[in-house]
Amino acid sequence: MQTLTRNQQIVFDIINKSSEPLKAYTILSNVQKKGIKAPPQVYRALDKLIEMGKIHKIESKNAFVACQNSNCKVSKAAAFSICESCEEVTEIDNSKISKYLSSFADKIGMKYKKYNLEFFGLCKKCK
Amino acid sequence: MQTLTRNQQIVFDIINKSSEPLKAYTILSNVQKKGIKAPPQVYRALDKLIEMGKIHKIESKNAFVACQNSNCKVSKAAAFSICESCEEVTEIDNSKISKYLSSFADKIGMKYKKYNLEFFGLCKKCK
DNA sequence: TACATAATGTTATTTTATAACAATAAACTT
DNA sequence: AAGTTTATTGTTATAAAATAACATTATGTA
Ligand SMILES: [Zn+2]
Ligand SMILES: [Zn+2]
Ligand SMILES: [Zn+2]
Ligand SMILES: [Zn+2]
Repeated sequence: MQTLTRNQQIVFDIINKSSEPLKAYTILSNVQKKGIKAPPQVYRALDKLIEMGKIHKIESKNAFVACQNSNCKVSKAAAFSICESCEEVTEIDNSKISKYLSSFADKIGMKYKKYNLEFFGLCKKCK
Repeated sequence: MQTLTRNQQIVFDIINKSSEPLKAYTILSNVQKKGIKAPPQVYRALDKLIEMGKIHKIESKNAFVACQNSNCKVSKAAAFSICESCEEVTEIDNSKISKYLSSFADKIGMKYKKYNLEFFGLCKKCK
């Protein structure tokens, strides 16, 4: 369990508290009072947090969420459902999907490292 | 089979000829001789082509590829393998994955519309 | 033709991300 | 502890990706 540096902790905290995916510049404007003043400081922290598996990037939204699973300690795989109505993003417990997809990768001859899966549609509430 | 407008055809042709995913501004610089001069013209064509299912966006790369499957005429689902060594991107024939994932979406109570799946690792050649 | 709709052209701006380099801080080595 | 290396931080400037806003032209259709 790697310990976070100052900036990493600040950035992680704000993502972790948020109920929705946060964009890099939203994060920036929310941490300026804490002394983080420029984009590279945010992006560096984000990069490291992703490496550690503490957060994930939602590629289709250029936004970042805290990992909601205990089992993706290293960011090998992530799967999200994204509601197109309320914009809610939920990380899917991905152990089953992971198994299925890594066996699939085998089949097509690929040496699998990680994947990113984004589901779009309507969530329980909105459908 | 929808017919393409002038700009859509120009943009599609260059993506379709390419052996690798193309970025919007790469496309732009390659079609300026054909009279497409500004980013919005490219992005509009890209948007429509995506709607039609003729191309897909590789979200993790901000790049665009022609659809390699005959069966995703409407861009409901797309799955790609991306080699981290040679950067090769291949669209996976996704009928099986589609079936699996849409049943999974059912299970978590989501009204599924589409998904985007990106596999990272090493391709046959590079592994 | 007259009207509506879709596509295009154009300029400017916004949003997202990184390059490059200087300054500190933390971690090792002797 | 002093010296050396490595990681992290700070800062300025810039690059890359995408869109807003509005004017113009083409296309369909009543
Ligand atoms: Zn996770
Ligand atoms: Zn919803
Ligand atoms: Zn396709
Ligand atoms: Zn390869």
